[in-house]
Amino acid sequence: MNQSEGKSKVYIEIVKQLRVMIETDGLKAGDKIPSERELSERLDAGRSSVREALRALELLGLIETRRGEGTFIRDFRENQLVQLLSTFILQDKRAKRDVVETKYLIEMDCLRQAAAKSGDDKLAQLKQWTSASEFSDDDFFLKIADMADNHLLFRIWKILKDYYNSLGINPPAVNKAYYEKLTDDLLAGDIDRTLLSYWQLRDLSKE
Amino acid sequence: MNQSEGKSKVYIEIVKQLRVMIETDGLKAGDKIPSERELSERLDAGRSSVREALRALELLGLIETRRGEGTFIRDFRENQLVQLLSTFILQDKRAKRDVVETKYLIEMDCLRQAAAKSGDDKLAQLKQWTSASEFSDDDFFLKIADMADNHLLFRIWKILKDYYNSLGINPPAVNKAYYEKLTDDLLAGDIDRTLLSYWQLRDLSKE
DNA sequence: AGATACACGTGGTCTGACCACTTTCTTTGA
DNA sequence: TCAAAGAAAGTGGTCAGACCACGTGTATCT
Repeated sequence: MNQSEGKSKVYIEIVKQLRVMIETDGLKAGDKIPSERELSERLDAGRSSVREALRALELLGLIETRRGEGTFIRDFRENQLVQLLSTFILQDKRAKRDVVETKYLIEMDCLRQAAAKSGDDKLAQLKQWTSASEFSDDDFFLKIADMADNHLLFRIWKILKDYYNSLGINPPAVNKAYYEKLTDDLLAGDIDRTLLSYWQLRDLSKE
Repeated sequence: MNQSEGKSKVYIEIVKQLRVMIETDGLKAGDKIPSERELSERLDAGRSSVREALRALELLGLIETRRGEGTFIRDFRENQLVQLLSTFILQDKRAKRDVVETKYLIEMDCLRQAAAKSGDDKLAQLKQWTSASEFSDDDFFLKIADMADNHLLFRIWKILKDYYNSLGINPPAVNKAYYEKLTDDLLAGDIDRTLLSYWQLRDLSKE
């Protein structure tokens, strides 16, 4: 494979062809792609060029290569985009001011989604867990974010949570009553009351 | 450089050290980093390993290498990465669903924030612009996101917009009446009606 | 049947060769 | 002396090859 005609570097072409292969062969998370040596033959490129392409995709979190085993597709939803973007966005000084507000907005979105999508059995489990367990605020909203059934929203929340925690804001002591009331409102299917309970929870948590 | 003690692959270590170098040396867009051969010496690694790290960073859009010249820092632009990733993500229906849903949730958050924070003069300007201009859906919500006065939320929306746009969903023809109604509801300070209008706008947009 | 050893396949890293291009330096000619 | 041309050096681009570390599968031994 040479480059005299086209402008693209070999590794870029390989990335493109891997993408097509994934699509054509219907490869899903956990599936194995051909070995480096086989790809080298198939794509008429040097093994080093194949590796360059694979390393690039690996850094993006789209694949995972394990010595002795091979190279596997990862769940594309776990890609590193959100992580990478947060690196740049959160370096922006202005962003820090907005972290708290945005975290709260996302949490409320998660509550709305959880209310809309979760069955009563899931909410009953949450209620039981809330009563029976010692938990942190983060533990609680991790469950809510999970119940929102939107992986992207879940990851955004996680990034915001981690960053919020890195700001050194003291974690509030958990007053269980607020979380239990919130859960009750969720169970009752009353989203407005749920959001009101959230505000009350946060007003308290802030002091 | 060998790997017998640590778990990280060499290229990952090189990526990390490049990151430190960029930061320590205060390198900015356009600045040149040391040659592959020099990095190879400095970091005590093979040139191939250096190249693997560089290719990975290049695919992320963080650097640009030009034959005969060298490797240069680039301004990070999210849309390049989003576009690349979306070609993979497109293959995952759940990921597509998450993107669409999250964009809508963020837009509603922007509406809520715009309603809470914007003065009547700003909203009046929006009303006037909506009447007087030809605009796209993205144009409209760019303004809304701006009026939310939360830079982080704004950036999140922009990235989601790029993501959404690379899904290949046909941009709907703008039916101005819906945007004008939405603006009226904002002006009236009725957030529930505003959100209802948003839902109506999106329901139509989906056909 | 279970444990062990061996062979093979896969990835991991490095070296080296050579090419294409760019930049810098040196030589030549006006 | 200055400008242009050519050569040398530097940079990235690609490939081949060597050899090691690990994982998996098969064969053999207890």
